[in-house]
Amino acid sequence: MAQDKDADSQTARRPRRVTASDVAEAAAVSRAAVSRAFAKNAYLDSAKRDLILETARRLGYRPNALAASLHGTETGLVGIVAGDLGREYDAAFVGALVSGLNASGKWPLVLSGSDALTTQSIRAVLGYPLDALIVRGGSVPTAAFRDAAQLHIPVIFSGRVAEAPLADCICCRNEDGARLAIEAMLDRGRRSFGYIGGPADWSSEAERQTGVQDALREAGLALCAQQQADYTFEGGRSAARQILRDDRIDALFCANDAMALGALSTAREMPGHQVPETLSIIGFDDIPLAAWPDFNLTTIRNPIPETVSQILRLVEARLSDPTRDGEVIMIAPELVARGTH
Amino acid sequence: MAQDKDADSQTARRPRRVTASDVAEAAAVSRAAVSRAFAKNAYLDSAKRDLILETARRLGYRPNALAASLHGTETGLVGIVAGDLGREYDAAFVGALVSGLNASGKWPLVLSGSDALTTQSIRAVLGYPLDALIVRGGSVPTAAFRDAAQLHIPVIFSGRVAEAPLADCICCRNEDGARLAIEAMLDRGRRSFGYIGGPADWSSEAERQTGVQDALREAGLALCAQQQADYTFEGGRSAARQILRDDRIDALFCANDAMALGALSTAREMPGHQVPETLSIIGFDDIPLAAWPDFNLTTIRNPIPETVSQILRLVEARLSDPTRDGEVIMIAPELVARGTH
DNA sequence: ACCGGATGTGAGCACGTGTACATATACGGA
DNA sequence: TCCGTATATGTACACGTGCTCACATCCGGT
Repeated sequence: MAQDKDADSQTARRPRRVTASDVAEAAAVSRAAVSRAFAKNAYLDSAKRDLILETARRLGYRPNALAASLHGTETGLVGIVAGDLGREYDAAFVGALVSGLNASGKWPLVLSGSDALTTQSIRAVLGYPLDALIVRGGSVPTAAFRDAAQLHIPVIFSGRVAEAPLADCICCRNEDGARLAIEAMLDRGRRSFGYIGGPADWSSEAERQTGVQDALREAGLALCAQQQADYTFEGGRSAARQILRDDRIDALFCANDAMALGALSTAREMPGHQVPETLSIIGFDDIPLAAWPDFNLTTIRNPIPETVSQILRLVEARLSDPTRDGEVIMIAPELVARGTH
Repeated sequence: MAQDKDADSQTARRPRRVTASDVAEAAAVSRAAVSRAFAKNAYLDSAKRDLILETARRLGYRPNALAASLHGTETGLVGIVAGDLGREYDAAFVGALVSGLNASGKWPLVLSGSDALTTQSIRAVLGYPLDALIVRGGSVPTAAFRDAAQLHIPVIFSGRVAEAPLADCICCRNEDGARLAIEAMLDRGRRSFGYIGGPADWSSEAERQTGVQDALREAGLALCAQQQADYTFEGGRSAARQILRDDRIDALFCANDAMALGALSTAREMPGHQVPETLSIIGFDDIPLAAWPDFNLTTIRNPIPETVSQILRLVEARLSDPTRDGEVIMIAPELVARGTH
């Protein structure tokens, strides 16, 4: 009866996980033998190993990966700062990245939400000894990742070039991509260009805008209209409503596909414009939606499979040699010519 | 020179993370004092605490969350079996869930990819002492989660009712939802119904189909045509191409929005059908895309915010009382009347 | 002067695991 | 018989942290 007090007063604690000691006791072997039964290259009588594995199965024992990683070995945990999974490109990107990590035995701790929440989450999650921290694009200030360096957690930026010597970076050549889009429109004889950009605090925004302006300047032109939106469909829709009020506009480049689809949606409602007869619209990223026949959007591909496999390579490289300098990998964008230009 | 061998032969090990002992030594205090400096309710001279916190900041020390959780306290790690983030509904759902977990200080280990990969990943990730495992819908066999019970890791199924007494389940009333759709179409005077379902191994599929057939039977009708697709836009497109070959079809219900959008896309290409004049199309889920003016899809809302907040509640409840019986929570779907019915 | 409580402090254990170390046995060859 | 090597096994330590326990100090009130 004395024990009842302990059992009840604690509002019913969660039952303890079965440990190697429990298995050792149940199988009447030493705890070290249990450990060896699960190790690859350890001397252990095969009959004893079978007994231990069977006992472990019966009790439901699994070596605790956390305790095992205390010795300084890799934890298998990787952080991903995922941006906003409500955005189509981010969702597709993170999906591919998560699958890739899973396939190579890494377990991603995903952070998502507002920048403020994410910044706070990053601080908290750095309390775990992560093998790496992968940052997807975005607007979270680079300063938020400074702590990671002190903790010897390698940081891999994707869609942003920052702190080059300290961290690895992998990024699409945004300038080239924007230039491809402008040139494709110039080839169609377009002369009056509009541009819908993303939020100014996004690292890619400045580069895409530079690409636009350089390409136009070289053609002896300049932007006729420009709007800043929020990378969403709805944002693209209202921005385009402003720009397309001017019927002379015959080319509209958008800094991502979601906004381009919004612009396309708006253009279809405006009798003064016909896509692609009198108006070209080109987006950026090549999200799956862009290929839907209802949109058939011409866009600049920001290739996910290639980027993800480079990230996986960088994670491995960093883990096998932590002293190497940060690498900067630039990915070449590519024009995907469809029906809107 | 003797030390050089160690340093070089190991192909440059990753530098050790700064520990409480390191801080203690640097600040000339005991290790216990460092621990106390980071604890809430501990007696510690405030000047000494300041010194320790400052030293910790300088050295880049953060308490190791893994080591701290060894004592059997909660780890803060939660598994999410995410399905396929390429699917719009899953992406939106997981995004909301991840944000919610982050906001309450939980860190989701996300698993995604093919069913085979996910099944394998689940086994591996159960090596970590997770606080909970959240399973989003899908086709991963329930058997894959049996180990979790043995490990005392609570499982929360969303979009599937399974092992009711052992695990918590939260699911939309799929039958009711399908019924709402059929009734809305009947109200429009539709009489010839087609149905595009999802893969048979999805738990929700049978329920939605049952709802369809019951509602039709009560109206003295039966399905005129039926196709099984894969929950994707493209799958919906080709399935609709089969069904709509018959011009008499005047109502098409699809088991999710992606397929409904595909069907809508097909219908627009077929001169024999006009949506909504001669053909109603209704989807299921209410993904953000459905509200885009280009589609304006009538659908059945499978509410994400409500579902996610219930999941968060269940996680907390389970953690504070691990002995409670599994709960089954049914969410009421709702007709979102837009322009396609 | 004395005492009880509040505050401050360090030693040391426990958490669960992998493995270095020491020791023991078996075996084959000289 | 002896020795070197491969196999087998238990003891004990290390990993980094939180917390208990025992002890020291201080302060206000009787």
